[in-house]
Amino acid sequence: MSLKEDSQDHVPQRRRGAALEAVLLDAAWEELVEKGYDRFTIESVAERARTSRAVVYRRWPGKAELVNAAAVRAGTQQPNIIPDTGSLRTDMIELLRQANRSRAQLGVQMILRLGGYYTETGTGFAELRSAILSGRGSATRQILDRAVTRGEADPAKLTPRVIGVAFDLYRQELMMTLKAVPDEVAESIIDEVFLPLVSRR
Amino acid sequence: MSLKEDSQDHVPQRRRGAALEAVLLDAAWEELVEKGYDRFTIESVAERARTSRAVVYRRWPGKAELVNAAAVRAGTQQPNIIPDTGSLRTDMIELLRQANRSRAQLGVQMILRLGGYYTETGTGFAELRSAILSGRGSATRQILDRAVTRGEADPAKLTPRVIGVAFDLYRQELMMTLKAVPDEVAESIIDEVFLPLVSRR
DNA sequence: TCCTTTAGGTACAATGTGTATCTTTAGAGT
DNA sequence: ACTCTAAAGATACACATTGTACCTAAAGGA
Repeated sequence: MSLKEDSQDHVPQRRRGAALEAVLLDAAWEELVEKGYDRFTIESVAERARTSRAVVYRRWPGKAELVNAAAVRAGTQQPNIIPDTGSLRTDMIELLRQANRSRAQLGVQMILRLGGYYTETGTGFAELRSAILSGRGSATRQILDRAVTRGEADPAKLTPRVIGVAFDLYRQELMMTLKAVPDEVAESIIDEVFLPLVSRR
Repeated sequence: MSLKEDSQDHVPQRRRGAALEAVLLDAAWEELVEKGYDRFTIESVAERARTSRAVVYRRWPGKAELVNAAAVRAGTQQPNIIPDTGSLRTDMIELLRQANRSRAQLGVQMILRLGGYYTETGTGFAELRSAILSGRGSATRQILDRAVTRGEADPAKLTPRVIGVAFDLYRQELMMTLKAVPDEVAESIIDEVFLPLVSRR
């Protein structure tokens, strides 16, 4: 065992393929969170990942695509646990709280810092939203299904618009304030809008 | 009257003060609309206004402030006419349509293209929203007041959250799709969410 | 008519972009 | 163990944009 590894058990000094790509995307996401889309540069991403810009350009054509890839990766990391408290009200409030904790930051990043990106490419948020928040709609669905079984919710009232209204308003609040949505606001969304629209009677 | 103006009634060749500032802000807004915040450059603004960058930098410290100034100017230009059709439903739908026509583009610009700006400065959208959409909330209020008089709306149900719900959802739709909100969507917001929440009975 | 302000022009260093080229290494196949 | 190829990492380049500085020339009030 020499300090200079001249034997055959040499540790790779150079990252490759998927491992390198993951490092790049993580670096990109961190840069995005720290600097925002505007001050986000390919150069600083490469530097953070301790490599050169060429490596980045080999994978993504430019800033926009790299940011998108990083956002998608960051957004599809953590799973989602659907609350089941036995009450529609507390389930929904808990779901919003959860979104607040786990994805508020992400949502803010996505929505705010990517404005430039979407105007460049002409893509809508909806696309990315569905990628990131997939399972969110179905979470509300599952909660509502149980509420219907318990007789709390009226299945006839559950149109797509009504089902989505809680998260639409939550998202709107998030985008407008750029801060985690306070519990009182979440409760007002559920109590004043969501529950009146879905409740039986 | 010679072609070369050598007499004392000489037309100013050089714009100054407020006039020049207006030209600069208009040029900035046009650039913003055409290119988006990312490809928006001080250089192209100066060029469009047929002046030099120095003139721009003399007034605004940088891109963010110029964009903000241009957006505020563009946003505070046109007034708003409150529909009065005799029906709460058609009033509200007409109000959304109006917003669609007159400010959809503006809203999209504001909200999307300024993402970079707000993350830079830490300001929230709410501030700018209230500047631009001031009178919008009161428009809904006025429409609702008349609806209460007609017995269409229940005054007891009119919490701030409920009053704002139509425009919150409208704005959400606008931000998600980056397109003018289709009539069907506006109608679904009014019919499936707004009216059920405010209607008497 | 003078005088102060400021528009407009130009030059600058600094920074980021995207491309190209080169050397070096990882790791699969023989 | 040896070879070969794909890819990493390191420059170097031309180009665009930024923000500053400095100069001149016009505007318009005193």
